[in-house]
Amino acid sequence: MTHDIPPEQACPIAPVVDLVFSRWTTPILWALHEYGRHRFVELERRISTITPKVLTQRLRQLERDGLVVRTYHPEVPPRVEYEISELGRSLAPLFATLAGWSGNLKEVERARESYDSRQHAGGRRP
Amino acid sequence: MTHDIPPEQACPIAPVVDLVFSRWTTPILWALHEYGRHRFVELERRISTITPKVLTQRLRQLERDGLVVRTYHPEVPPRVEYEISELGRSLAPLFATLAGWSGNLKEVERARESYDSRQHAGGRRP
DNA sequence: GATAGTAGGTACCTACAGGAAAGTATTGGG
DNA sequence: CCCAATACTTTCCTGTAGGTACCTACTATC
Repeated sequence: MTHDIPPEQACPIAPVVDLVFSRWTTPILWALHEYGRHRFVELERRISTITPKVLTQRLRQLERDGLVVRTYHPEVPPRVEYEISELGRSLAPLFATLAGWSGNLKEVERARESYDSRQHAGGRRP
Repeated sequence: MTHDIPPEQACPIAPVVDLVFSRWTTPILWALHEYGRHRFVELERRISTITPKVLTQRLRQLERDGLVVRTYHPEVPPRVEYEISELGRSLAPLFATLAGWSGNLKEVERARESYDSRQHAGGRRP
């Protein structure tokens, strides 16, 4: 063996995955990255299926991780703006790679159809 | 507006994220990609915290999606081998980008410390 | 004084993912 | 006759993420 593998996770990219790809973070980061600054309700409307509670949770988490920046304007009614940070912007090539790979989704679809037809055709799985 | 956004998800990379970054899939794909063919128990030992039930579930899903290839050898006791498919291997640049971004994790750590100290210091969040 | 509008917070509840543990089929070996 | 080994499968159980619904503070406007 070249060097020992940490017993828990043989996967060094797991921390980044947890950070960037936990539930709802991708749509939020994408929205902020693609369409710039957003107010709370604007995000809520854009990601129409998210609930305000969860949106708050995710935004706090992303702010804590330094991926988004929150700006509070003490007006009446209050106004809060969220934008992507410099660190968050550094995820752009990653997102681009992901978007590029999307082209392979049709191949995934074909694989699924093939697999399903094989299963239904009475091919017993030993 | 240049073109309409699908109301549900303003995030075109969501499908890929669901496919590649659902729970446990990253360690499995990483192991198969880095260390080649594995038998069931070998994967079980390498990803020591996964249970056989879940490992089976994920492997089935990955096989159906065409990302891994399962080979059954009808011996006694039976032998099964899993390896990454060509399609799975096409994820390599994505994983490389992720691994590259890992360098920014210390900056995330700093952001967290800064955030936490600001919160504890009595800075009330309006 | 009722209402609207913003940016959340809280209490409660449920569904589902995932964990634990035992079972299954097969056959060679002691 | 029982065990070992492999690759799961099945049953049962629990924790927690996330959803629903309602509540807060603040002021301007009607």
